[in-house]
Amino acid sequence: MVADLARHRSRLSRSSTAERVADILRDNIIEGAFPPGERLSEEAISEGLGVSRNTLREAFRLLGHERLLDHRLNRGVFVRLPSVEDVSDLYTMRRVLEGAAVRRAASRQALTLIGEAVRDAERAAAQGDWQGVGTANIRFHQALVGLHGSPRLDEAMRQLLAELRLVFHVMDNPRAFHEPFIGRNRELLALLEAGRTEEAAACLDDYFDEAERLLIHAYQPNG
Amino acid sequence: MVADLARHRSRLSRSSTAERVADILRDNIIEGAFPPGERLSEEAISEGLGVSRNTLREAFRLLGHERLLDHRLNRGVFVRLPSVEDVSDLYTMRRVLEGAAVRRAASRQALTLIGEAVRDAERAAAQGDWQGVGTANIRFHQALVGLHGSPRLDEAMRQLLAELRLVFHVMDNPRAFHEPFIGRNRELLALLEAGRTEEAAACLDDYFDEAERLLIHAYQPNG
DNA sequence: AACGTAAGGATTGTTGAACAATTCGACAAG
DNA sequence: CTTGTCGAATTGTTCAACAATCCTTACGTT
Repeated sequence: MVADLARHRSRLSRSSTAERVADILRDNIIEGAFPPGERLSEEAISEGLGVSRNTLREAFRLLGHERLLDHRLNRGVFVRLPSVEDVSDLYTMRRVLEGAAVRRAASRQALTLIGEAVRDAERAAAQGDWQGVGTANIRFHQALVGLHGSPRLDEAMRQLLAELRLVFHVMDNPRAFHEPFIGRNRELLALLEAGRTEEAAACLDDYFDEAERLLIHAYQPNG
Repeated sequence: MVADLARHRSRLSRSSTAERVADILRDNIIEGAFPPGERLSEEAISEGLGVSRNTLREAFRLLGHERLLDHRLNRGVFVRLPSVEDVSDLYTMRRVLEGAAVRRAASRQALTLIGEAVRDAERAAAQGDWQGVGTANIRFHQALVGLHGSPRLDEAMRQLLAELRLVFHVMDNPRAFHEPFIGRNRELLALLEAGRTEEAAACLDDYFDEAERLLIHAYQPNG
């Protein structure tokens, strides 16, 4: 059928130089290569990537809208350094997006994705790979929001988690923060699979309360 | 005290030409001056506004990220024309953002904002000003999400509603769509003031079911 | 009539250079 | 120690040019 072709349309779209530049910068920011607070020089980066300043500036605009960069007029762009209020607001939003997600009926396919994230996190933890635990944990929560089946909510969650990674990069002890939540993810998965949505929602609320408390306590954006 | 000055910091921030251009274009799109589907010529608009193509392109990027413009490589930017699937997804997101909002304890101040929106809508309806009813209705729902007290959720809702206005501009009969919901807003406000959050949530769910059904039924993006 | 091809004009994508506007640090003066 | 001033460095914006791509039209083939 012709209709099936629509599924491949995404592969068809190429991308402009500005978009590819934005992708590169986004990766670097998320990976922590550009630490929060650092200023990104137009001249240095445009020369380093071999693109013109104009093209680079288009890329900067894109990332500014994702809250990964902070654009200050006549002073340049800086890797965003979230404030404590930002952290608190991020968790407010997580409660809304993820809380509503677990209350939905979960499809078999969506649960599979969530289960894979749980297993990846456990495997990474067994090997002491705390970076890996972090990314698996993020995939877990992204998959939770995926229960909505909504492109816009997925995108909003993606941005939210990218911003949250900035917060983690400011902290020095990722293990202490990720480790306690592996077991809870497993527990949450079991509740979802059993269809006990209200208990899952309660479990998630506890998760957020504890995570936000820990995070805000340990977070010192300027020191 | 010197600390009080921090409150005025927002007034201090100027804006670049690109941002002001984006503001102008956003207003025009939301007001319907640029109808959905229309192509925006770089040459014509840059000349019309007296800015360079590069600056205009920075503005285009900003609006593309807000889903108001559709940027197609080597073909130009078009005012976004939401599909039926988009409409459905917008309502999925509204259910999440607004549904969670009404379940929160509402402050006196937030309820005042909501009440004003209800009264404005009723006043506009009495005068047959259906455009005014539409904007008041939008303010009503923006104020609902305001119950969260979350800058990010406010911003997400702002974008969502801007996109929804695109949908309304495609339809030809705004009265038929806005009129039935004035009374329901008043009812919802009463439930919130009485602190009956679960009933308010149920009322809102009905609202969304009916609105989405009506909208999708009447929405024909290509003709 | 349907399809492939070619040519052309028009529009966007990207670059590089130039200049204005602004910031920031250093240093001198009070 | 505070304040004023200067200048280097950086960003904001424009402009002109060229490359890349798309769209239309026309033409020829089957």
